[in-house]
Amino acid sequence: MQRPDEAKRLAILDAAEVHFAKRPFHEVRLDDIAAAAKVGKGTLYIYFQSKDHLYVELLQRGFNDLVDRAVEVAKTKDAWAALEAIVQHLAKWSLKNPELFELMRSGVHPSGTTSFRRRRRELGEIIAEVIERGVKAGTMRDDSPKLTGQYVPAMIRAAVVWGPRGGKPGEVSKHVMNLLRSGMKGRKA
Amino acid sequence: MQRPDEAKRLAILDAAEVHFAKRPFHEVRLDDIAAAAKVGKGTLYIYFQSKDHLYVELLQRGFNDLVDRAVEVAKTKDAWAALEAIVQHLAKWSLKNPELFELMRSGVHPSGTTSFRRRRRELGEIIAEVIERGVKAGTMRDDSPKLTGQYVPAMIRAAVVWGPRGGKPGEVSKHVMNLLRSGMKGRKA
Amino acid sequence: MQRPDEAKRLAILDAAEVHFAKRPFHEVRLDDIAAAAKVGKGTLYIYFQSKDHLYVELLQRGFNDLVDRAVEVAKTKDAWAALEAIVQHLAKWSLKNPELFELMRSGVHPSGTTSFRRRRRELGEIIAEVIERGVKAGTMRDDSPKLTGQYVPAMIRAAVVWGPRGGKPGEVSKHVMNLLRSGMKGRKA
Amino acid sequence: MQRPDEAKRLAILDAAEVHFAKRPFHEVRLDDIAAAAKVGKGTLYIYFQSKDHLYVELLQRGFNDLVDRAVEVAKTKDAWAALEAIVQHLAKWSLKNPELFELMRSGVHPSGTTSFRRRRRELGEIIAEVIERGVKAGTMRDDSPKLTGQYVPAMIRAAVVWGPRGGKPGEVSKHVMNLLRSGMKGRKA
DNA sequence: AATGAATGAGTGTTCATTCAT
DNA sequence: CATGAATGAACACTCATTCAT
Repeated sequence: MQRPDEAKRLAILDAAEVHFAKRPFHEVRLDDIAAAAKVGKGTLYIYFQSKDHLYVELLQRGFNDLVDRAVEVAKTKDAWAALEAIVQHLAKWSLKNPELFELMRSGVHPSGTTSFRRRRRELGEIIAEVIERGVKAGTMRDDSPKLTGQYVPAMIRAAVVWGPRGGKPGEVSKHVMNLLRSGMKGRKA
Repeated sequence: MQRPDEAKRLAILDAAEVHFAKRPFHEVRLDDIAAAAKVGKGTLYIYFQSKDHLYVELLQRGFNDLVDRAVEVAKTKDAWAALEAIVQHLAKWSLKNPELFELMRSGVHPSGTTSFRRRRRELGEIIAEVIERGVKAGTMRDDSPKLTGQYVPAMIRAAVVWGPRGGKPGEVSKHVMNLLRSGMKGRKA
Repeated sequence: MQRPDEAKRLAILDAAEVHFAKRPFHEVRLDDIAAAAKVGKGTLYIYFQSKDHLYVELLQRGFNDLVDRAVEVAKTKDAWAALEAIVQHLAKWSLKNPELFELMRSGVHPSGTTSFRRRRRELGEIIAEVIERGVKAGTMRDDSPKLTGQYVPAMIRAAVVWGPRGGKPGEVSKHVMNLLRSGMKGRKA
Repeated sequence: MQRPDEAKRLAILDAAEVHFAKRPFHEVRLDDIAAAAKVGKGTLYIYFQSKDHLYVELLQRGFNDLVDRAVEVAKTKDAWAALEAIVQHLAKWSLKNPELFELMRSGVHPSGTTSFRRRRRELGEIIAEVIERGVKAGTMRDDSPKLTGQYVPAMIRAAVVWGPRGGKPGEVSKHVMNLLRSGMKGRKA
């Protein structure tokens, strides 16, 4: 008698991640995922209720990693240090998981992705709180931290998705931080 | 490109826009679009080669408007003025067309969306050129204008998609411009 | 532009009848029905919501014929004449439609066969009323006409399903009527 | 036929009976039967070759009881007494095992139910022989005992399946016997 | 013997696309 | 040009059967 196998579950998720990142949802066939995971098609249904559920869990798995760590990092005392840590974390993570990051487009997803949207919003709020902390401490200035909180992941994402291939996390985060710190105003402006 | 009945063509595109913005590509049925456009299903194939083509034209229609106008606006002499004009244009447009903006997620699209991706990248490049102009003139400071160029649409998008409901274009663009101008560094920092 | 075609609907029902009578529900493939009806598989779904619905309509089509005619025939004034007419009608009909009659087993059907069960019961009740009429007139004697009403179709059915091949409606109905009239008591009994 | 654990075999058959009586063959899942019998799904295959075999054995189990006893009872000397005994036995048995009786619809069964059909026919023949005996003795009159033999189980079945809930075996058998004895001819007829 | 996780052939159903009218 | 009935390839999902433990 075998037990439902957590490793097999992960194998399926990994296989699914590769396929869902390569093609849009409806072009991904469960046959392919099963083949890639080296399990029977029926096995998918032991571990996941449906194609939609598999997809959603995929998003969640990745995002939970990302957000949980962001929460940790946000605890850093100094607001600027905390913000930089978050940005670095985001940059590093997103360059390491470009496929998953690709999935994290906000777009319209199979129904039931609400929890993913919630966590995405949460990520922005974590950053917003850091900024609010900075504002209170007088080290930051921002009359709409909530919006700024949402910009940061979007900027990182833009850099990864649209920026030059082979960007390095260090460069991206440095650049973002520069912008956030002092903007682009030149001497003559 | 002149078609038998340009008005019917537009009716189809409008109907398609509503549906594609509401649900992911594969959950949108041509039956629904045809019904919404009050044409027969076969008629869709008179005006569009396939579901994919219809989708792509939809993206292009919206994006062409957006980008063409951005190109115009970018001609403004002063770089900061040009940037502000672009930001204002983006904010206004995106709040007016949230559905279409929703479609402009980068995500994985039906094959053949390359031209949309090209135009999205182009938008960033237009902004990058403005910034480069500002840097040359000494009114701006940025060691990676290409990245910044990609941030701007992403920031606007984040504000629209994740920000508070009922945001006003004026507020969004003002906030973005503030950030781009001076960052968030406070007095004590 | 073609109109939904009643003839095609009938062709499908006819094809389905042949297959459902030959094999149990779950061994009948819609592919086979479609092929037999010389239509595409998708066409089945234009005329019927599902395999179950197709099956149920099949039952109903046959049974409605049968019961409606029985109602007519039951109107005959004299109770014995009415009963004989019904028995003859049942015998004739069931020998002519053995396949459909086979379907009319009470057994457990795909959900939604209630209306068929209702009509089957109705058939018994029609006969019961005839008998009650005869009892009132004094030409019949029966202390439980409701039960007898149910026996009659069952007897015919038993004759068709279990009786010798090639039975003739005349023989079957005559035999049933004899039994109903005078039973089997012999001279010496 | 001795099996490793006869009690477990019976538990499976009992569980199967409940399910097969409730829903049509193809809607019954072996998972459900296994769960109801409190055995593992694999265990079913230790005791039965396949779903079909399980189903067939179920029919046979019940029918063997029924027919074997009918054979016994048919030995009663006097034909009318024998017939009455059989009818009583059938009525009693069928009211006690309505679920199994439900299964005994003739309908189209999974292939391999021939042996059940044989026994069903046999039951009719036993009755036919009794009648033939009565005819020879002059106590009965019937020009087609074979048919009548098939009617009897059908009548009982109709009474059970279509008759009023909570019928009593005594009433049903009495009524059937009355009909068989003297028919329904009234004084005035 | 007993189990239940794993399998994959099989099938109902969908829906983009075609085409007769 | 317009239509919507017809099509059938494609695919998610099921479930009887197997087999490692």
